[in-house]
Parts: sequence; C-alpha cells; structure tokens
Amino acid sequence: MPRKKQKPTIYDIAEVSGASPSTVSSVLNGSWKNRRIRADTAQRIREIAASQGYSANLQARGLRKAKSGLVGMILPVHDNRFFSSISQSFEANARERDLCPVIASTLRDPQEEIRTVETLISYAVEAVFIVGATDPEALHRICSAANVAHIFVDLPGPDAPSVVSDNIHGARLLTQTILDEMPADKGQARPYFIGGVADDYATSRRIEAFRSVVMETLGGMEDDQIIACGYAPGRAAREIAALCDRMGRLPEGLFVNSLTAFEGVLGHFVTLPHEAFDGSVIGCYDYDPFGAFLRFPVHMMRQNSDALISAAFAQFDTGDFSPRLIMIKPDLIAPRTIYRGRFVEFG
Amino acid sequence: MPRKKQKPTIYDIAEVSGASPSTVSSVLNGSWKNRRIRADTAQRIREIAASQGYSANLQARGLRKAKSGLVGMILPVHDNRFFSSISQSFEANARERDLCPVIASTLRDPQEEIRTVETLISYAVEAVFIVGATDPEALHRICSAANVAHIFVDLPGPDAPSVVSDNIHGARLLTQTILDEMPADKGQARPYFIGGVADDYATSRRIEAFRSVVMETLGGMEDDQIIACGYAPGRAAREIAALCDRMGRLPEGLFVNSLTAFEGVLGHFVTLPHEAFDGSVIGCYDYDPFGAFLRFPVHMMRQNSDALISAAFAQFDTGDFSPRLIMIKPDLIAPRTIYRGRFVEFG
DNA sequence: ATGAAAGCGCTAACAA
DNA sequence: TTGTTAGCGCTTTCAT
Repeated sequence: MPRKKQKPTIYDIAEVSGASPSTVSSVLNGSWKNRRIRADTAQRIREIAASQGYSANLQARGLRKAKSGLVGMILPVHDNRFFSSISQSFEANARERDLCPVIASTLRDPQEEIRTVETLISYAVEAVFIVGATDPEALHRICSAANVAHIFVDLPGPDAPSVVSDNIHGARLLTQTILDEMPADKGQARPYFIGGVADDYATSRRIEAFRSVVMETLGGMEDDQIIACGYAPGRAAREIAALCDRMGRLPEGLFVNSLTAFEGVLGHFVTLPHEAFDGSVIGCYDYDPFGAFLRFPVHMMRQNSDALISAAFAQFDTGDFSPRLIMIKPDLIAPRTIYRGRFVEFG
Repeated sequence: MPRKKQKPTIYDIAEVSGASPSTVSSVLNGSWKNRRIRADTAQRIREIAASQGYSANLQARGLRKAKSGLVGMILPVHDNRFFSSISQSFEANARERDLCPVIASTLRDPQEEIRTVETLISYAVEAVFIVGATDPEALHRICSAANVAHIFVDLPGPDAPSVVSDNIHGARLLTQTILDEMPADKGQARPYFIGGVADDYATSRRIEAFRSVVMETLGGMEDDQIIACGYAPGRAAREIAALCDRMGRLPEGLFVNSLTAFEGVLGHFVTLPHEAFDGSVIGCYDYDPFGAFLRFPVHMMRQNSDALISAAFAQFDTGDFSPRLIMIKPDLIAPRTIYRGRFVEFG
C-alpha cells in the first residue's frame, strides 16, 4: 500500500489558513462561540479543514481534556437475544449523547470482567455500564478507586445506581401462567425450574418467586425441582436430558431461567417426538422472537431491554451516582406472539 | 461522591521509587527487556505501581505511539443471531491479540456508516472490520485516505481484503433442498425468494443462484417470485402478508434471505393456523438456534461467523491489505438440529 | 478578535 | 544500567 501522508493536524490547517493553531482548534471543535472569532475566518478555516480531510485526533483531545468520549459496557455474551437487544439500545443511547459505545463481553468470567473494566478505565471512558456481572463488588471497587461513574444493569451492584428487571413480579407471573396452563388435576404435578446460578441476585429472586407460587398453588415443592445449573447451553442440555431420563417424560411445567439455558434445553428437545410436549407447559424468562414460535407453545417474559438501558442512561445524565435501585417491569409475551420493538424497521 | 485524588502517573511512581519516569515507563509497559534494567529495580517499581493502583493512561500511550490498541468493527444490527455471533467471534479474536474491540451498529444507514468509520479512525483504531456495509466504496475511500487498514466481511468491498460467505454455493444448496422437499408434482410450483436488497452483493448472488436452480429444476420462473424488499422485519411482514393474500395460501417453497426478514415473515405466520404450513417448504439463509425448532421445519444455511472473522483476522495478522476475496462455505443445517458452536459452554 | 505557550501522560532517542 | 529531553495533537489560560 503506498504510504500516504499523515493525517493533517490543526497546525497544518493553521499554516494553510494563516491563523494560529488555537484559533483553528476553537473553530473546529465548536468552542469558537465563546471566543469571538470572525464569521469569515471561521468559515475559511472550516473550508480548508474540509478540503484537507481534517478530522480531530480524539486521543489527543481526550488526553488533554482527561475524558475520552467513550462509554463502556460489559455484558456476559453477545449472541443471545436479550443481551444483543441491550447492545442495540446502548448504542442508540450512546449516540444520542455523542458518545462512542465500547461493548465488551466477558463470558461470565470474573477475572475477565475485572480486566475488561480496567481496560475501559484506562481508556478514560466517561462511564461504565455493567450488565449481568458475576462479581459486582469487585467491579465497584475498581471503578470507584478510579473515580469512574458506573451503573449496574440487570444484576444490581453495591453503592451505585442499579437498574434491574422486577424479577419477583416477572417470575411470579410466569410461574402462575405455567401452572394455570397445566392440566386440571395438578395434584401430583412437579414443575421444574432450570438454569441460572442460585446465588445470583436475579436467579435467587426468581427461584424464590417460583417456589412461593408453586407452594401457594400446589401446596408443596421439593428442592430437586430447582436445577440452577448455570447459564451455559451445554450444561442445561445435559441437565434436562438427565431429568427427562429420570422422569421418563417431560415435567408438566418447566420454567427456563434464561435464553442460553433454553438453547441448551432445546438441544435435548430436538431429540424428542412431537407428542412428548403434549403434557408440558413451558415458560422462559427472557424473550426471543424465534423462541416465541417453536413447535410447542412457550410463555416468555420479555425484559424490557430498551427501558433498562434508557433508565440507566437517564441516571447517567443526572450525574448522580449514589446508590439506588430502579425496577423495570418485564412483560409477559403470550406464545406465538411477536413483539415489535424499536428497531423493527431496521435490519 | 467524595472527590478521589487523581489516578497516579508514571511521575508519581517515579517520585516514590526514586527512579526516572522513563525507567518506570519501560518497566511498566514491558519494554524493559530491551533496556537492561536491574531485576530488583523493576520489581520494586512494579510493587509500588501496584500499591498505588497505577494503570497506564492508554490515551496518552496511544497519542505518543500513534496507535490506540483499539480495533473497530461496524455491522448493521446487534440483535440478530448472525451479527451477534460475528460480534462474539470478533471479541474473542481481538482479545487474543490484546486489542480492545469497539463494535458499532449502523442500522444499514450509509451516512451512519460513514460517520461511524470516521469516528473510529479519529480514535486511531488499528484496523476496521466492515461487516455487511451498504456503501463499501465510500468506506474504502475514507479508510484509505486515512491510511487505515480495513477488511470487508460478509459483503465485499473494493481494493481491500474481503471475507465473504460462498453465497452461490450456499444459495444453490438451500434452493435445491427446498425444491427437493416439495411435493412430487412440482410442475406448477412457484417458490418465492424474500428479503434483501437486489443490488447487494450477497443478495444478488443468492437471487442468481436461486433463479438458476429453479430454472434448472422447474423449467421456469417469473420475476415476481423475487421479493427483495430489504432487511427490515416490518417490511418483510407486510410483503409476505400481501403475497399470501394474493395467493390465498403460502407458496410451496419460500427462501428467506436473512434472519431479520425471517423475523418479519414470522410476524405474519403467527396469524396462520397450523395447517397453513403443510404444503410449504421453508428455508432461511442464516441460522438461529431457536429458528431451527419452529412449528414448521426450516432449512437453514449457517454462515460460519467464526470462520469469517477468524479468516479476517488472519488476514489482518499478515499486515497485507491488498485486495483479495476469501470465500467461506456456509453449512446447511437440517430442520430441528441445534448447531453447537464455540461458545456453548458459556452464557 | 486572535496568538503564544504550557502541559495532559506517555514513549523513545540520545546521553551518561 | 539509568536519566534527560523532546515531542504526539489538542485545549486553554493569559496576553495582546
């Protein structure tokens, strides 16, 4: 590739225009409203800059101003409908504020979370949005040591604003729906809960809600009806297979705790005949448009990713990073219903 | 929030340790292997740095070295399984090279693509990966004017390396499969192709492949069997509804050209009774694990996102950015089959 | 209405 | 084996 000449700097523009670097700088970054610069000099400088293909070196600006124009977000995985919707909203919100989004996935590895947040801080991000962290305390410590604004989303963290789904409400509603749809003689029914990590904030509340609704409705429940086997599809696939094996059929009700777990569950379901699903009611906490149209009906709780992120940014805008918990209600999406979101005319 | 003291710099560490800033710098950034620095001074400096919570200011380093440690990627949308898998692979590949990924979605807006690439360049990204661009020429011009390495993925661009799916192969295979699965008396059958933009590189080749296989197999085809209505779900929903309306039923064969279009199609399908699908064979170019388990069987072409991105990074590693076209074959995923990818044990 | 100059935190010659 | 120094490109007082 032929070595092109370097990107022009304000000094190049200054030289060509005959103005000083500081004048050029203020014209080109908008701060010239304060400095009283003649409209025509400003205009001339802008034209020269355009003709030279000038664009500011954002690293230099960031260094000088001790801020970068970047906003960071970390999340567990990209390739999952909940988190990728989060990314989509994050991007839109960041752009509205003229910030450049930096989104990183950490595969629920606490070490990776820490490294990533440290990297973001080293780039002087204006804030970091922490989605579904496994070790919120550590991340909080790091951010506040560096005096970096941070907001927790989905899973709350200590001593900072947190925007979370109303898990109790959502899980109660989903559990109730599953039980309602089960055949009339629920006496012996043993609905199961699968996926997630029992100590996680979100999972623990969902389990609690599941348990209490089951107790209220069926009058009893045993511990083995909770299979908190993590989020990985592979693990969920093995667990559901083992469960079906033990029972000799599918459970009457199944509460799947995340899309990733659901993906795993599906990995087993593909091996089953159509009739296998007849006696079962299945619900999933989190929504996927394709998941809504499976071979069997699925009740889905759609976390309002857009509302979660918008609320987090609204908090960011206030500049107040004192602890508070903001709850967003998720929506129950009936089987075979397609939710139409903000981005339906894009793709 | 109590105002913490500023982040320590190499000067702070230098002062405490009694060494000079350059010594500190080289110790802390690894370049001390060349400078022969005593192991114990290095050790002492590292300890002091750790105790002070030092971490390098990457903007300053980037400014000085005229590179940032960032790699950029732009893609149409996040919340779609194909693109979010691309993100997942991009992230993994970037990390392996100690680069910080910056992923931005541009909603297929050419202006937004341009602005975004300019922003990335202003941050001095080491390369930009351009996925599914609508205006590759413009992006190429911008990148090469700024002398920034760039690689096209999914949709090829001019005068730069491009890694694309083997669309002809994939679309032929998918079309053939759809036709094969159709009822024996195919004489009058009119399979349809829906989604995408007819001038797009990928779509145009897929249409071409679709057309030629249909011609070979059925002996004829008319132009209205191609509905290149773009990628937006909303639009695809309206088009398929209109088509079904005109035909009074579903077409015998349907080739859906992207997941976003498929989502739209599904938006109409949810209104149809189960039997409506009996006489239809449906295929989708692109894979989604939930899409693989719908109420009706779907044949899916899985673009190998991991291979696409890995090949792109392999090219990046060579440092050679001269034009070349690298083809990656997609895989046909049979209905009701779950593909197990690289990240199946994460979630 | 504009310019000169200092300095953000870091790296890389060049000295010593 | 280590220190001194000159910038990277920009913003921002402070002068004029």
